[in-house]
Amino acid sequence: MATNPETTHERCRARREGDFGWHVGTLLRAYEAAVAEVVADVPHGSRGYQVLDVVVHGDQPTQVALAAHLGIDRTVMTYLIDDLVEADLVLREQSPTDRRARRVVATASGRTTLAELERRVRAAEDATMGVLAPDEREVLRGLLRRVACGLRDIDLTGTGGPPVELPMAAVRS
Amino acid sequence: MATNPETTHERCRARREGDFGWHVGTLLRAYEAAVAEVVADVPHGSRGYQVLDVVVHGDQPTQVALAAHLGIDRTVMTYLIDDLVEADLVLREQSPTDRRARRVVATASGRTTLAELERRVRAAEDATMGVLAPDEREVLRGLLRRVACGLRDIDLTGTGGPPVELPMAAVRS
DNA sequence: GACATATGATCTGCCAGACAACACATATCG
DNA sequence: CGATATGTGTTGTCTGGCAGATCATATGTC
Repeated sequence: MATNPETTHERCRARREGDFGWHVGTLLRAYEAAVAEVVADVPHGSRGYQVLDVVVHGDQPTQVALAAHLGIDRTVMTYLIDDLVEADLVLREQSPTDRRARRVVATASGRTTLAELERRVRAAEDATMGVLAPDEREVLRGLLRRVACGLRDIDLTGTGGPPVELPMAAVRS
Repeated sequence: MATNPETTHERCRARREGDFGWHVGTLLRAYEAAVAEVVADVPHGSRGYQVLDVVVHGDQPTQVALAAHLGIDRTVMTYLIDDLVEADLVLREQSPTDRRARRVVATASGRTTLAELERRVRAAEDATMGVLAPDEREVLRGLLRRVACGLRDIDLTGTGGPPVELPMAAVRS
């Protein structure tokens, strides 16, 4: 039951270079939709999955760091972790070095759950990039990784911190 | 594919292939932030800008088509266009072929405004991709364009779900 | 033509999430 | 010690997504 390629009559013939924002947005929307299907059982869907992923693989020391890293509001992070704790995926521990901070660590259940989800998410990613050849997907992954990492090195704004000016002053007129 | 430490910034040391979602999300967040600064005067910010862009350059016949194309809810599109009309950027016309539909067309002011904004948005895009060499940016633009266009023509939502017209999910993240 | 169904636009109501402001505990620095 | 900054949680507000209803019109079927 393949969709008729002509149903979306706008097609891509008119797609211009100027649609960069639309391209990124469309990719993210499709990615979110595909991943949401896979991680439907995780509290807060893809958000919860991403938090769990960073908790297991990342090294974000605090909840704020976690929130800033993922672009989530820190007040939302509270409820998000609450629900992950309730689902027995993560635990809140006292940070040994800073009694203000909670260290969020994954439970055994969280780790096994994540491992399974990662497999499926990876498959969903490849499906999302289905039009590209495998080696092209790797190129895209690599470029996105470099851009994202570069952005994090320069711009450490999170939602919540004092607004850090992006190096865009030259952009304005 | 081990994490390639060729980008020797410390903060990226832990970046893995599995962070594809984080990479795309980070890119979109940075892009949105940069563009928002540039298009701050347009009603509804980057949303309004994108609508104006499609109205001028695209060929979306109706408001629903516009909304589906941009991943915006159709009920929001009503208010969005209301404000664009009030700002004298676009007009609502009766569609000559379908008296239910409104054709959204750009005013002269909308066209000149968009032309100026496009320049700045393009600059903001390049700033966002600042870590990449110019030719790499073109590669990234091309790959994103192909993925996005491919997703629009054949929507495959990962786990073999039924083909959907355009399942837009929450993007904000 | 009569009828049923589908589509485009709008409005209403509900809810999740972003955001700011505040409170509290604790860390850090002078 | 005092001032300031940071981590977390709580509250309230506001925007936007989303479902559902409504109305006008188009399309397909008999």
